[in-house]
Amino acid sequence: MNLDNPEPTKVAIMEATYEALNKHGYSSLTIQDIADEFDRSKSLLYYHYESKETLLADFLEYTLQEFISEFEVGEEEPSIRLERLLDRLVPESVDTDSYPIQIALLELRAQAPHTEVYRERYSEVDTVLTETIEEILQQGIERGEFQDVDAESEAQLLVSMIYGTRVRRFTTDEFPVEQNREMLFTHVDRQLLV
Amino acid sequence: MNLDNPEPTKVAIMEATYEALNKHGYSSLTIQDIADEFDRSKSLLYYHYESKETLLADFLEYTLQEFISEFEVGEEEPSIRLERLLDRLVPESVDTDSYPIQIALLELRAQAPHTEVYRERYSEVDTVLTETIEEILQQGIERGEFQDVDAESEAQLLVSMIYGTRVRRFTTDEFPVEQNREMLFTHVDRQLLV
DNA sequence: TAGTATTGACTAACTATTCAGTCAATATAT
DNA sequence: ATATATTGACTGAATAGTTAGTCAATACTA
Repeated sequence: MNLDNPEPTKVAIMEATYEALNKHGYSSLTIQDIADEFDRSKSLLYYHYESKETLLADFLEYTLQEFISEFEVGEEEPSIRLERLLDRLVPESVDTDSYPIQIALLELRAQAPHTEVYRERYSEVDTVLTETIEEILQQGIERGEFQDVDAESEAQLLVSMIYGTRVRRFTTDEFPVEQNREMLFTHVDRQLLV
Repeated sequence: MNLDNPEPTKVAIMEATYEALNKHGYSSLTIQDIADEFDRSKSLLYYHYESKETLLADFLEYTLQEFISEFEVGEEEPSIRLERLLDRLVPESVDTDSYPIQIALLELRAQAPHTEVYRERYSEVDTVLTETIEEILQQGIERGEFQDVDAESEAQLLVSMIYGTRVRRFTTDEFPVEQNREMLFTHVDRQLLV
Protein backbone atom coordinates (compact mmCIF):
# COMPACT_ATOMS: atom_id res chain seq x y z
CA MET A 1 0.00 0.00 0.00
CA ASN A 2 1.13 3.51 -0.78
CA LEU A 3 1.71 6.27 1.80
CA ASP A 4 -0.08 9.32 0.39
CA ASN A 5 -3.68 8.31 1.08
CA PRO A 6 -5.31 5.22 2.55
CA GLU A 7 -5.97 3.43 -0.79
CA PRO A 8 -4.38 5.37 -3.60
CA THR A 9 -3.70 2.37 -5.80
CA LYS A 10 -7.28 1.17 -5.60
CA VAL A 11 -8.48 4.70 -6.22
CA ALA A 12 -6.22 4.89 -9.26
CA ILE A 13 -7.67 1.60 -10.50
CA MET A 14 -11.19 2.91 -10.09
CA GLU A 15 -10.28 6.03 -12.03
CA ALA A 16 -8.64 4.02 -14.77
CA THR A 17 -11.73 1.83 -14.99
CA TYR A 18 -13.89 4.91 -15.19
CA GLU A 19 -11.82 6.28 -18.08
CA ALA A 20 -11.75 2.95 -19.86
CA LEU A 21 -15.51 2.62 -19.60
CA ASN A 22 -15.86 6.16 -20.90
CA LYS A 23 -13.85 5.28 -23.97
CA HIS A 24 -14.92 1.72 -24.71
CA GLY A 25 -18.24 1.08 -22.98
CA TYR A 26 -18.87 -2.02 -20.94
CA SER A 27 -19.49 -4.72 -23.49
CA SER A 28 -16.14 -4.42 -25.22
CA LEU A 29 -14.17 -3.49 -22.12
CA THR A 30 -10.97 -5.45 -21.64
CA ILE A 31 -8.49 -5.58 -18.80
CA GLN A 32 -6.01 -4.16 -21.28
CA ASP A 33 -8.26 -1.14 -21.81
CA ILE A 34 -8.17 -0.50 -18.08
CA ALA A 35 -4.42 -1.05 -17.95
CA ASP A 36 -3.98 1.48 -20.76
CA GLU A 37 -5.58 4.15 -18.55
CA PHE A 38 -3.52 3.04 -15.57
CA ASP A 39 0.02 4.32 -15.00
CA ARG A 40 1.09 1.06 -13.40
CA SER A 41 1.11 -2.44 -14.84
CA LYS A 42 -1.71 -4.68 -15.94
CA SER A 43 -0.48 -7.40 -13.58
CA LEU A 44 -1.03 -5.09 -10.68
CA LEU A 45 -4.74 -5.19 -11.37
CA TYR A 46 -4.57 -8.90 -10.58
CA TYR A 47 -2.55 -8.24 -7.50
CA HIS A 48 -5.43 -6.21 -6.12
CA TYR A 49 -8.37 -8.06 -7.65
CA GLU A 50 -8.78 -11.73 -8.24
CA SER A 51 -10.58 -11.27 -11.55
CA LYS A 52 -12.03 -8.81 -14.01
CA GLU A 53 -15.44 -9.54 -12.56
CA THR A 54 -14.52 -8.65 -8.98
CA LEU A 55 -12.78 -5.52 -10.17
CA LEU A 56 -15.88 -4.39 -11.99
CA ALA A 57 -18.10 -5.30 -9.06
CA ASP A 58 -15.98 -3.07 -6.87
CA PHE A 59 -16.13 -0.32 -9.46
CA LEU A 60 -19.90 -0.57 -9.55
CA GLU A 61 -20.10 -0.31 -5.79
CA TYR A 62 -17.85 2.74 -5.88
CA THR A 63 -19.74 4.47 -8.68
CA LEU A 64 -23.24 3.74 -7.48
CA GLN A 65 -22.41 5.20 -4.09
CA GLU A 66 -21.55 8.40 -5.93
CA PHE A 67 -24.85 8.20 -7.75
CA ILE A 68 -26.69 7.69 -4.48
CA SER A 69 -24.98 10.73 -3.01
CA GLU A 70 -26.69 12.79 -5.71
CA PHE A 71 -30.01 12.04 -4.03
CA GLU A 72 -29.08 14.44 -1.24
CA VAL A 73 -30.85 17.70 -2.00
CA GLY A 74 -30.78 20.03 0.99
CA GLU A 75 -33.30 20.79 3.64
CA GLU A 76 -35.92 23.01 2.08
CA GLU A 77 -39.65 22.31 1.92
CA PRO A 78 -40.56 18.88 0.54
CA SER A 79 -42.00 20.28 -2.67
CA ILE A 80 -38.72 22.03 -3.45
CA ARG A 81 -36.67 18.98 -2.53
CA LEU A 82 -38.76 16.77 -4.78
CA GLU A 83 -38.50 19.20 -7.64
CA ARG A 84 -34.73 19.41 -7.23
CA LEU A 85 -34.37 15.66 -7.11
CA LEU A 86 -36.42 15.14 -10.25
CA ASP A 87 -34.56 17.91 -12.01
CA ARG A 88 -31.27 16.29 -11.10
CA LEU A 89 -32.28 12.78 -12.15
CA VAL A 90 -34.03 13.89 -15.33
CA PRO A 91 -32.07 16.98 -16.28
CA GLU A 92 -32.89 19.14 -19.24
CA SER A 93 -29.54 18.20 -20.74
CA VAL A 94 -26.90 15.75 -19.65
CA ASP A 95 -23.47 17.33 -19.62
CA THR A 96 -21.10 15.85 -22.15
CA ASP A 97 -18.59 14.70 -19.53
CA SER A 98 -20.91 12.47 -17.58
CA TYR A 99 -22.68 11.09 -20.63
CA PRO A 100 -20.40 8.10 -21.27
CA ILE A 101 -20.38 6.96 -17.68
CA GLN A 102 -24.15 7.11 -17.48
CA ILE A 103 -24.29 4.91 -20.54
CA ALA A 104 -21.78 2.52 -18.98
CA LEU A 105 -23.97 2.35 -15.89
CA LEU A 106 -26.92 1.50 -18.09
CA GLU A 107 -24.88 -1.27 -19.72
CA LEU A 108 -23.91 -2.61 -16.33
CA ARG A 109 -27.53 -2.49 -15.27
CA ALA A 110 -28.42 -4.62 -18.27
CA GLN A 111 -25.95 -7.21 -16.96
CA ALA A 112 -27.72 -7.32 -13.62
CA PRO A 113 -30.05 -10.16 -14.63
CA HIS A 114 -27.00 -12.36 -15.24
CA THR A 115 -24.71 -11.16 -12.46
CA GLU A 116 -25.88 -11.39 -8.90
CA VAL A 117 -23.47 -8.86 -7.42
CA TYR A 118 -24.58 -6.27 -9.94
CA ARG A 119 -28.22 -7.02 -9.24
CA GLU A 120 -27.66 -6.55 -5.54
CA ARG A 121 -26.06 -3.16 -6.14
CA TYR A 122 -28.82 -1.93 -8.39
CA SER A 123 -31.44 -3.23 -6.01
CA GLU A 124 -29.84 -1.13 -3.32
CA VAL A 125 -29.79 2.00 -5.47
CA ASP A 126 -33.42 1.42 -6.31
CA THR A 127 -34.34 0.99 -2.68
CA VAL A 128 -32.44 4.06 -1.54
CA LEU A 129 -33.98 6.24 -4.24
CA THR A 130 -37.47 4.97 -3.52
CA GLU A 131 -37.04 5.53 0.20
CA THR A 132 -35.62 8.98 -0.34
CA ILE A 133 -38.64 10.00 -2.38
CA GLU A 134 -40.97 8.29 0.06
CA GLU A 135 -39.53 10.30 2.93
CA ILE A 136 -39.92 13.53 1.03
CA LEU A 137 -43.53 12.67 0.26
CA GLN A 138 -44.22 11.63 3.83
CA GLN A 139 -42.81 14.86 5.15
CA GLY A 140 -44.80 16.85 2.60
CA ILE A 141 -47.99 15.09 3.61
CA GLU A 142 -47.35 15.73 7.28
CA ARG A 143 -46.73 19.40 6.63
CA GLY A 144 -49.88 19.60 4.57
CA GLU A 145 -47.89 20.52 1.50
CA PHE A 146 -48.84 17.34 -0.35
CA GLN A 147 -52.11 15.52 -0.62
CA ASP A 148 -52.64 12.45 1.51
CA VAL A 149 -51.42 9.87 -1.01
CA ASP A 150 -49.83 6.50 -0.32
CA ALA A 151 -46.24 7.69 -0.14
CA GLU A 152 -44.65 4.32 -0.86
CA SER A 153 -46.70 3.56 -3.95
CA GLU A 154 -46.36 7.07 -5.26
CA ALA A 155 -42.58 6.89 -4.76
CA GLN A 156 -42.46 3.61 -6.68
CA LEU A 157 -44.28 5.16 -9.59
CA LEU A 158 -41.99 8.17 -9.65
CA VAL A 159 -38.90 5.96 -9.63
CA SER A 160 -40.20 3.97 -12.59
CA MET A 161 -40.95 7.18 -14.47
CA ILE A 162 -37.47 8.48 -13.74
CA TYR A 163 -35.73 5.32 -14.93
CA GLY A 164 -37.94 4.98 -17.97
CA THR A 165 -37.12 8.50 -19.00
CA ARG A 166 -33.41 7.94 -18.45
CA VAL A 167 -33.34 4.72 -20.45
CA ARG A 168 -35.20 6.24 -23.35
CA ARG A 169 -33.04 9.33 -23.43
CA PHE A 170 -29.87 7.29 -23.88
CA THR A 171 -31.18 4.62 -26.20
CA THR A 172 -33.29 6.49 -28.72
CA ASP A 173 -32.74 9.30 -31.19
CA GLU A 174 -34.66 12.51 -30.74
CA PHE A 175 -36.16 11.62 -27.40
CA PRO A 176 -38.43 14.48 -26.30
CA VAL A 177 -36.75 15.18 -22.97
CA GLU A 178 -38.55 18.45 -22.38
CA GLN A 179 -41.98 16.93 -22.92
CA ASN A 180 -41.17 14.08 -20.54
CA ARG A 181 -39.83 16.44 -17.89
CA GLU A 182 -42.91 18.57 -18.17
CA MET A 183 -45.17 15.57 -17.75
CA LEU A 184 -43.19 14.45 -14.74
CA PHE A 185 -43.60 17.84 -13.08
CA THR A 186 -47.22 18.08 -14.17
CA HIS A 187 -47.85 14.71 -12.59
CA VAL A 188 -46.40 15.97 -9.33
CA ASP A 189 -48.48 19.13 -9.52
CA ARG A 190 -51.72 17.31 -10.17
CA GLN A 191 -51.29 14.25 -7.98
CA LEU A 192 -49.35 15.62 -5.06
CA LEU A 193 -49.53 19.35 -4.51
CA VAL A 194 -52.45 20.49 -2.41
CA MET B 1 -31.71 -20.64 -51.15
CA ASN B 2 -33.80 -23.55 -49.90
CA LEU B 3 -37.13 -24.66 -51.36
CA ASP B 4 -39.47 -25.02 -48.42
CA ASN B 5 -40.13 -21.35 -47.67
CA PRO B 6 -38.78 -18.10 -48.99
CA GLU B 7 -35.97 -17.74 -46.38
CA PRO B 8 -35.77 -20.86 -44.26
CA THR B 9 -32.03 -20.64 -43.70
CA LYS B 10 -32.29 -17.08 -42.45
CA VAL B 11 -35.22 -18.05 -40.28
CA ALA B 12 -33.17 -20.90 -38.87
CA ILE B 13 -30.34 -18.47 -38.16
CA MET B 14 -32.72 -16.15 -36.35
CA GLU B 15 -34.02 -19.02 -34.27
CA ALA B 16 -30.52 -20.18 -33.47
CA THR B 17 -29.61 -16.65 -32.43
CA TYR B 18 -32.69 -16.50 -30.26
CA GLU B 19 -31.73 -19.74 -28.51
CA ALA B 20 -28.12 -18.68 -28.12
CA LEU B 21 -29.19 -15.39 -26.56
CA ASN B 22 -31.50 -17.28 -24.26
CA LYS B 23 -28.65 -19.39 -23.03
CA HIS B 24 -25.76 -16.95 -22.95
CA GLY B 25 -27.15 -13.42 -22.92
CA TYR B 26 -25.82 -10.73 -25.20
CA SER B 27 -22.58 -9.65 -23.61
CA SER B 28 -20.94 -13.05 -23.79
CA LEU B 29 -22.58 -14.15 -27.00
CA THR B 30 -20.21 -15.62 -29.59
CA ILE B 31 -20.74 -16.68 -33.17
CA GLN B 32 -19.87 -20.16 -32.00
CA ASP B 33 -22.75 -20.03 -29.51
CA ILE B 34 -25.10 -19.28 -32.38
CA ALA B 35 -23.56 -22.01 -34.53
CA ASP B 36 -24.06 -24.48 -31.69
CA GLU B 37 -27.81 -23.85 -31.86
CA PHE B 38 -27.75 -24.07 -35.64
CA ASP B 39 -27.94 -27.39 -37.46
CA ARG B 40 -25.68 -26.15 -40.20
CA SER B 41 -22.15 -24.81 -39.99
CA LYS B 42 -20.69 -21.68 -38.51
CA SER B 43 -19.24 -20.69 -41.90
CA LEU B 44 -22.71 -20.56 -43.31
CA LEU B 45 -23.51 -17.72 -40.97
CA TYR B 46 -20.82 -15.75 -42.81
CA TYR B 47 -22.26 -16.75 -46.13
CA HIS B 48 -25.50 -15.05 -45.17
CA TYR B 49 -24.14 -12.21 -43.05
CA GLU B 50 -21.02 -10.23 -43.50
CA SER B 51 -20.33 -9.95 -39.79
CA LYS B 52 -21.56 -10.76 -36.33
CA GLU B 53 -22.78 -7.19 -36.05
CA THR B 54 -24.98 -7.31 -39.15
CA LEU B 55 -26.36 -10.67 -38.08
CA LEU B 56 -27.37 -9.26 -34.73
CA ALA B 57 -28.77 -6.13 -36.30
CA ASP B 58 -30.99 -8.31 -38.45
CA PHE B 59 -31.98 -10.35 -35.42
CA LEU B 60 -32.94 -7.20 -33.58
CA GLU B 61 -35.07 -6.03 -36.47
CA TYR B 62 -36.78 -9.43 -36.59
CA THR B 63 -37.40 -9.60 -32.85
CA LEU B 64 -38.52 -6.03 -32.35
CA GLN B 65 -41.09 -6.43 -35.10
CA GLU B 66 -42.50 -9.30 -33.06
CA PHE B 67 -42.50 -7.07 -30.01
CA ILE B 68 -44.28 -4.34 -31.94
CA SER B 69 -46.92 -6.82 -33.07
CA GLU B 70 -47.82 -7.29 -29.40
CA PHE B 71 -49.10 -3.71 -29.39
CA GLU B 72 -52.10 -4.83 -31.41
CA VAL B 73 -54.95 -5.30 -28.96
CA GLY B 74 -58.27 -5.66 -30.73
CA GLU B 75 -61.01 -3.19 -31.44
CA GLU B 76 -62.89 -2.64 -28.23
CA GLU B 77 -63.40 0.68 -26.49
CA PRO B 78 -60.25 2.72 -25.96
CA SER B 79 -60.29 2.22 -22.17
CA ILE B 80 -60.25 -1.55 -22.61
CA ARG B 81 -57.57 -1.40 -25.28
CA LEU B 82 -55.36 0.74 -23.08
CA GLU B 83 -55.84 -1.56 -20.13
CA ARG B 84 -55.00 -4.59 -22.24
CA LEU B 85 -51.91 -2.96 -23.65
CA LEU B 86 -50.62 -1.98 -20.23
CA ASP B 87 -51.39 -5.41 -18.88
CA ARG B 88 -49.46 -6.98 -21.71
CA LEU B 89 -46.43 -4.71 -21.40
CA VAL B 90 -46.35 -4.81 -17.62
CA PRO B 91 -47.76 -8.25 -16.86
CA GLU B 92 -48.31 -9.56 -13.39
CA SER B 93 -45.77 -12.25 -14.09
CA VAL B 94 -43.45 -12.82 -17.03
CA ASP B 95 -43.66 -16.38 -18.25
CA THR B 96 -40.46 -18.32 -17.80
CA ASP B 97 -40.02 -18.96 -21.52
CA SER B 98 -39.90 -15.38 -22.62
CA TYR B 99 -37.86 -14.17 -19.66
CA PRO B 100 -34.40 -14.71 -21.16
CA ILE B 101 -35.22 -13.06 -24.45
CA GLN B 102 -36.63 -10.02 -22.72
CA ILE B 103 -33.40 -9.74 -20.83
CA ALA B 104 -31.44 -10.09 -24.04
CA LEU B 105 -33.51 -7.29 -25.54
CA LEU B 106 -32.68 -5.14 -22.55
CA GLU B 107 -28.99 -5.90 -23.06
CA LEU B 108 -29.25 -5.00 -26.71
CA ARG B 109 -31.01 -1.80 -25.78
CA ALA B 110 -28.10 -0.93 -23.52
CA GLN B 111 -25.86 -1.23 -26.59
CA ALA B 112 -27.96 1.27 -28.49
CA PRO B 113 -25.91 4.27 -27.37
CA HIS B 114 -22.85 2.73 -29.03
CA THR B 115 -24.46 1.12 -32.05
CA GLU B 116 -26.40 3.25 -34.46
CA VAL B 117 -28.40 0.47 -36.08
CA TYR B 118 -29.64 -0.69 -32.70
CA ARG B 119 -30.51 2.85 -31.71
CA GLU B 120 -32.54 3.28 -34.87
CA ARG B 121 -34.47 0.10 -34.15
CA TYR B 122 -35.26 1.04 -30.58
CA SER B 123 -36.20 4.54 -31.65
CA GLU B 124 -38.70 3.00 -34.01
CA VAL B 125 -40.16 0.72 -31.33
CA ASP B 126 -40.46 3.70 -29.05
CA THR B 127 -42.18 5.75 -31.69
CA VAL B 128 -44.61 3.01 -32.64
CA LEU B 129 -45.54 2.35 -29.02
CA THR B 130 -46.00 6.02 -28.28
CA GLU B 131 -48.12 6.52 -31.38
CA THR B 132 -50.21 3.45 -30.59
CA ILE B 133 -51.00 4.77 -27.15
CA GLU B 134 -51.56 8.26 -28.51
CA GLU B 135 -54.13 6.94 -30.97
CA ILE B 136 -55.94 5.04 -28.25
CA LEU B 137 -56.03 8.17 -26.12
CA GLN B 138 -57.16 10.34 -29.02
CA GLN B 139 -59.97 7.95 -29.83
CA GLY B 140 -60.99 7.81 -26.17
CA ILE B 141 -61.08 11.56 -25.96
CA GLU B 142 -63.19 11.82 -29.10
CA ARG B 143 -65.64 9.27 -27.75
CA GLY B 144 -65.83 11.10 -24.44
CA GLU B 145 -64.39 8.11 -22.64
CA PHE B 146 -61.23 9.94 -21.62
CA GLN B 147 -60.68 13.42 -20.33
CA ASP B 148 -59.40 16.02 -22.75
CA VAL B 149 -55.69 15.58 -22.04
CA ASP B 150 -52.79 16.22 -24.39
CA ALA B 151 -52.67 12.76 -25.95
CA GLU B 152 -49.08 12.95 -27.15
CA SER B 153 -47.61 14.08 -23.83
CA GLU B 154 -49.70 11.63 -21.89
CA ALA B 155 -48.59 8.82 -24.20
CA GLN B 156 -44.96 9.80 -23.67
CA LEU B 157 -45.37 9.62 -19.93
CA LEU B 158 -47.03 6.23 -20.10
CA VAL B 159 -44.27 4.84 -22.29
CA SER B 160 -41.62 6.01 -19.82
CA MET B 161 -43.56 4.44 -16.97
CA ILE B 162 -43.83 1.18 -18.86
CA TYR B 163 -40.13 1.00 -19.69
CA GLY B 164 -39.09 2.06 -16.21
CA THR B 165 -41.17 -0.70 -14.72
CA ARG B 166 -39.79 -3.26 -17.15
CA VAL B 167 -36.18 -2.30 -16.52
CA ARG B 168 -36.58 -2.42 -12.77
CA ARG B 169 -38.36 -5.75 -12.86
CA PHE B 170 -35.46 -7.41 -14.64
CA THR B 171 -32.58 -5.70 -12.90
CA THR B 172 -33.53 -5.70 -9.24
CA ASP B 173 -34.43 -8.30 -6.64
CA GLU B 174 -37.87 -8.23 -5.10
CA PHE B 175 -39.28 -5.56 -7.38
CA PRO B 176 -42.87 -4.85 -6.30
CA VAL B 177 -44.53 -5.55 -9.64
CA GLU B 178 -48.03 -5.55 -8.25
CA GLN B 179 -47.64 -2.19 -6.60
CA ASN B 180 -46.23 -0.70 -9.80
CA ARG B 181 -49.03 -2.16 -11.91
CA GLU B 182 -51.61 -0.82 -9.55
CA MET B 183 -50.10 2.64 -9.68
CA LEU B 184 -50.03 2.50 -13.47
CA PHE B 185 -53.73 1.62 -13.60
CA THR B 186 -54.54 4.12 -10.86
CA HIS B 187 -52.80 6.80 -12.86
CA VAL B 188 -54.94 5.97 -15.87
CA ASP B 189 -58.08 5.99 -13.74
CA ARG B 190 -57.34 9.33 -12.18
CA GLN B 191 -55.80 11.19 -15.10
CA LEU B 192 -57.71 9.80 -18.02
CA LEU B 193 -61.06 8.23 -17.27
CA VAL B 194 -63.95 10.64 -17.26
C1' DT C 1 -23.41 -27.32 -66.63
C1' DA C 2 -23.65 -23.33 -63.90
C1' DG C 3 -24.83 -21.15 -60.10
C1' DT C 4 -26.02 -21.50 -55.21
C1' DA C 5 -25.52 -23.38 -50.62
C1' DT C 6 -22.68 -25.45 -47.42
C1' DT C 7 -18.67 -27.30 -45.13
C1' DG C 8 -14.34 -28.16 -42.28
C1' DA C 9 -9.96 -26.76 -41.61
C1' DC C 10 -7.52 -22.87 -40.74
C1' DT C 11 -5.55 -18.37 -38.85
C1' DA C 12 -4.23 -14.13 -36.82
C1' DA C 13 -5.40 -11.39 -33.32
C1' DC C 14 -6.93 -10.91 -28.94
C1' DT C 15 -8.37 -12.53 -24.34
C1' DA C 16 -7.97 -13.08 -19.17
C1' DT C 17 -4.90 -14.76 -16.20
C1' DT C 18 -0.38 -16.52 -14.22
C1' DC C 19 4.15 -16.48 -12.65
C1' DA C 20 8.90 -15.87 -11.52
C1' DG C 21 11.25 -12.49 -10.01
C1' DT C 22 12.64 -7.23 -8.67
C1' DC C 23 12.84 -3.66 -5.39
C1' DA C 24 12.30 -0.53 -1.57
C1' DA C 25 10.77 -0.37 2.97
C1' DT C 26 10.34 -2.31 7.31
C1' DA C 27 10.93 -5.50 11.05
C1' DT C 28 14.03 -8.45 13.69
C1' DA C 29 18.20 -10.17 15.76
C1' DT C 30 22.87 -9.42 17.35
C1' DA D 1 24.16 0.18 14.87
C1' DT D 2 24.56 -3.26 11.54
C1' DA D 3 23.42 -7.33 9.28
C1' DT D 4 19.61 -10.25 8.11
C1' DA D 5 14.97 -11.63 7.18
C1' DT D 6 10.45 -10.64 5.67
C1' DT D 7 7.16 -8.11 3.68
C1' DG D 8 3.97 -5.62 0.16
C1' DA D 9 3.83 -3.43 -4.15
C1' DC D 10 4.89 -4.05 -8.46
C1' DT D 11 6.58 -5.69 -13.27
C1' DG D 12 7.53 -8.05 -18.05
C1' DA D 13 7.07 -11.84 -20.27
C1' DA D 14 4.70 -15.90 -21.07
C1' DT D 15 0.52 -19.02 -21.49
C1' DA D 16 -3.47 -21.26 -22.67
C1' DG D 17 -7.61 -20.53 -24.48
C1' DT D 18 -11.05 -18.01 -27.27
C1' DT D 19 -12.44 -14.98 -30.86
C1' DA D 20 -14.31 -13.35 -35.39
C1' DG D 21 -13.54 -14.13 -39.75
C1' DT D 22 -11.47 -16.65 -44.29
C1' DC D 23 -11.16 -19.88 -47.94
C1' DA D 24 -10.65 -23.70 -50.97
C1' DA D 25 -13.19 -27.65 -51.72
C1' DT D 26 -17.56 -29.87 -52.24
C1' DA D 27 -22.37 -30.87 -52.44
C1' DC D 28 -26.82 -29.62 -54.15
C1' DT D 29 -30.21 -27.79 -57.41
C1' DA D 30 -32.09 -25.81 -61.74
